[in-house]
Amino acid sequence: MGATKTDHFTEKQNEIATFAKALGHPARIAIIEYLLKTDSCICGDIVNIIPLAQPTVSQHLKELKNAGLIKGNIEGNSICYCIDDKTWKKFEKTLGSLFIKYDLQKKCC
Amino acid sequence: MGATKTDHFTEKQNEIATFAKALGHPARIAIIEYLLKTDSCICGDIVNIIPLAQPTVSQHLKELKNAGLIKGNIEGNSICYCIDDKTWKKFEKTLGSLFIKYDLQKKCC
DNA sequence: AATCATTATCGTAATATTGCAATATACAAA
DNA sequence: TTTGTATATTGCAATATTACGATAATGATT
Repeated sequence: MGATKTDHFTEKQNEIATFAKALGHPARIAIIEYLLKTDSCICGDIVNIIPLAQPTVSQHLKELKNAGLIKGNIEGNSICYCIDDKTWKKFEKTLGSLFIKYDLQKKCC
Repeated sequence: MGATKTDHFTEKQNEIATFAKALGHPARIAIIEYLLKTDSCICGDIVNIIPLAQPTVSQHLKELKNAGLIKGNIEGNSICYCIDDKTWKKFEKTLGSLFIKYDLQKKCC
């Protein structure tokens, strides 16, 4: 097949998977890291930082945006991409709960 | 094309992306959640929990194992899969640093 | 209006992922 | 040794991802 059977899993499981999948490429990690460490968020700057062609970077930005991890605001002639506060914190919280569960568990192997 | 250009990114970026990618499927999230919430870790139990065919589950287990997130120990006739303590904590730490950076940043949009 | 700069989309090729039936392997028990 | 049980691998089809050149679309500037 090749299509994920999302129907068989909970909404939360699909949600975490969507976020994780969005971060599942080094270029997208690099974009997120850039947005975290700089005040600039102009698309053109991101394209210059990422060692891939402009259409490819645009595509990665789109995926991050679709996952809700970033949002784009028109800034004069260009576009300013930023971490989406709400989704990012939601992701942090959901993932955090996984790690907390681990700390509490007794390991069996 | 179709092949990620890992050479162009840092080792750390590739590492985070690998972990995130491994979690980028609801079935694999379900497997991790199961391992977190139960003492059992027998492969057969996992196969019964996940609503996919046994070979498919086996493949997902393999991917989690390749990413280093889980490990398998032979337990008599079957195999016990567990969270890999070392990698899991490494992942928690690396991801955590991303979220910490966010809390400190000034948002520009 | 014409031009330039910025970003998105299209089209396409290469590769990867998802899923399962069929089969193989490995080990325990009878 | 044969049979059963548990897990992995193979092979294949459908779909998704990655990447980029070419091109379109948008908005600013002249």
